[in-house]
Amino acid sequence: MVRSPATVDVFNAIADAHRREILDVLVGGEMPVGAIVDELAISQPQVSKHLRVLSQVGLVHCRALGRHRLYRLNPTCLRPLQEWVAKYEHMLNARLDRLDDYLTELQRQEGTGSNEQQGAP
Amino acid sequence: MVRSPATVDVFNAIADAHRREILDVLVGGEMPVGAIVDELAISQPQVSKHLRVLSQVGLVHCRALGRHRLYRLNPTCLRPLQEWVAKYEHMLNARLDRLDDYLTELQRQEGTGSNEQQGAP
DNA sequence: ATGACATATTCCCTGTTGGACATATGATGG
DNA sequence: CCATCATATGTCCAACAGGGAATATGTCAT
Repeated sequence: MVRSPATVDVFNAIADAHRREILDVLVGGEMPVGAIVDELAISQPQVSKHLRVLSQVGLVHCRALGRHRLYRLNPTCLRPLQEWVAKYEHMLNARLDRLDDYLTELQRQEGTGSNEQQGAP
Repeated sequence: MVRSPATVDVFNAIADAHRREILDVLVGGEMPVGAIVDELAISQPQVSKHLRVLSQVGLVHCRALGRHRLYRLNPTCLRPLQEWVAKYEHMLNARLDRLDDYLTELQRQEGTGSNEQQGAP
């Protein structure tokens, strides 16, 4: 209910792998839809829809050129994301408690992740 | 079909605002579920569910202490996200193609008169 | 053992999502 | 004006997410 329409929020926009791929392709520079379709082998309607979402969020800009639509990145809109991640970066870069790291690896060995929370030590 | 269950991928995990809030709260340090519930005013079952997702993705670790479960951040798992954003950071910080930037500003029709980004071709 | 507390899990429901497919829009060239 | 290219949009569908409420699990205190 409270869930935002996702086409309005950068975090949701980049939650989709295809959308991320499209953005990654667009790093190469402005290009028409066809080029993206060709690079990614996603159906053209899908690419258009994803571009629409990205556009609504503001992550890409569109420019008409003849019958082509040239899309290009507008990385500015990644700022909120960047800032959010930045809050954690200092924890990322600083070495954590070695024990913590060790426990992390231990827990990872469970693999299936069916139940991360184990009983009391 | 190809769509991953979303509870498996960091990008999806942080797509949810509530999940982000929980992480943000956990920046304050290890704490039990009740504290999170209290801070965020999300229902306890919901918090537990979100914690489960975060746990599966690896973003949080859990430790049992008596009848409490102490959760704490594991920012390491934000690396993929950080790296992905990093690809765009240089575009964010560096001046873009002066023309692109110029056009962007034009399209935005911003009248703030900020001068800082000059193309200077 | 019993009851109180802290947390996890289950069931149900509704809204949204992304994909496939077909079709509409819009521009271009003859 | 018509055919064609490039892209957008609409419809239908299966899957899933997240919320609420009730309930199960597990732990402590007495």
